[in-house]
Amino acid sequence: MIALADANNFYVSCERAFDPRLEGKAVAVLSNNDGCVISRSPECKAMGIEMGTPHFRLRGREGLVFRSSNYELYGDMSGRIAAVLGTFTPEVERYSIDEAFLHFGGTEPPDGWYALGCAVRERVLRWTGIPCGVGFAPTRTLAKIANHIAKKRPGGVYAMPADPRAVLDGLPVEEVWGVGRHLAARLRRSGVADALALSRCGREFFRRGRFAVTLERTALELRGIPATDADPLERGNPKSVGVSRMFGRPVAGARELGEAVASYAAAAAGKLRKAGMVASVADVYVQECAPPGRGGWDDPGWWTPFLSVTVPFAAPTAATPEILSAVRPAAERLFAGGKRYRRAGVLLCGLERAEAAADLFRGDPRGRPAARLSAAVDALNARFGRGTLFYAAEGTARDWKMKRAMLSPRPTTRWRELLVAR
DNA sequence: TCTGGGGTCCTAGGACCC
DNA sequence: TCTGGGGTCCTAGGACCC
Repeated sequence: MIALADANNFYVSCERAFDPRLEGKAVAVLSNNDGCVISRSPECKAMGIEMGTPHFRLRGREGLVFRSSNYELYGDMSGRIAAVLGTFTPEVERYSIDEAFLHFGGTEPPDGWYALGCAVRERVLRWTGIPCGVGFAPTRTLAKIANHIAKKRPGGVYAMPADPRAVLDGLPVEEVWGVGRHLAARLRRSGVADALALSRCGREFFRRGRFAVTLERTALELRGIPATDADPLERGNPKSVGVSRMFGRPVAGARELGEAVASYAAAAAGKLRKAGMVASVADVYVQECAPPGRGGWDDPGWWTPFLSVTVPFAAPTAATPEILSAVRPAAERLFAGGKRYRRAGVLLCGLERAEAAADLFRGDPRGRPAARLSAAVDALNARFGRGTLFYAAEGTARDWKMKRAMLSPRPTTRWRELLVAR
């Protein structure tokens, strides 16, 4: 049996956990750069504010409180929730920042699945302050559906019946995990409108309609037959790791662009080390601003292409100095004077486990001087706080950084921002 | 009507997830 | 004025191998 525990409007719930004044208010958390709404409290939803609404369109709206996204806080809270879930089963599969699959054996506990779900919900709420919904089913796809139902129930818990057909009957096909807007439209044209109809489709149907095999797996899962694997990130084997950001304002200088690329490369390298992996190639990319007068969301000509350069490393590495020296010339090559840039990013690819990357001539990549330097910087930053030491190539002014005007404190990860009780 | 069969690797594009 | 970031998987097509 699989349970999906999914936090309710997670980012807003994190903000509320440390600022009770937000309770009962319409709260919206904004995307990076304070661009658009990405998490809404129930009160905010009730005001008819849609996911993705640009912030500037809501400015001055009565009774609405905004927060910039505070990923340091959300990431830490996510880890704490996972730890609580781990008290129920050793097999916790973190699927995203706000949800996790819990794997239980086949034997139903004496009090039943529903009671177990209530216990999970209660403990997560009491120990972290975050409310969540819990749905039980034999497959991930069905557990997703069970979780949606759970969130609509007062108790916040739902266990899928052994025969799920009555539940799937009439459930719009786009609400099934893995069926997006496009697939749903194609399925509907083929006469498949709800989850029950999809569950009844066999291999022949998918072949004939030229659907991908992933959809066939989804159909199996709807029938209660497990056909999905754990997420690769969860397995600790990502295929690529990247960092990209929109700038807080247009960037037109080579120095600034270089600094931004360097700091994203350093951040990506840090992720790589944390995963115990090394990369062999980097993709460095930038995106120009739209021409003056263009660029609205509704303007079909707003989009500008990404320009990228791929740089191979001399040897697989996760050491920031080695990655920086490969990536900086790439940023210089991409830069063209007179252009304005809105975004840059670094994607590290060709990943393998660090221990597997040792070779006869160079030995373990983690033994090289640059790698040992990186490890020392990581250790100091872990002890004294992120950003205590950084590379000069990342720049010191960094006024191209994203806007986060309504950022809350980070009480769980910064001593100086610890909550004060009066 | 019909033109061998079986592979690998790479890239680009599309779709999906949160 | 102002619209996020980070991933995965699948498919098709081309180049190449024997």
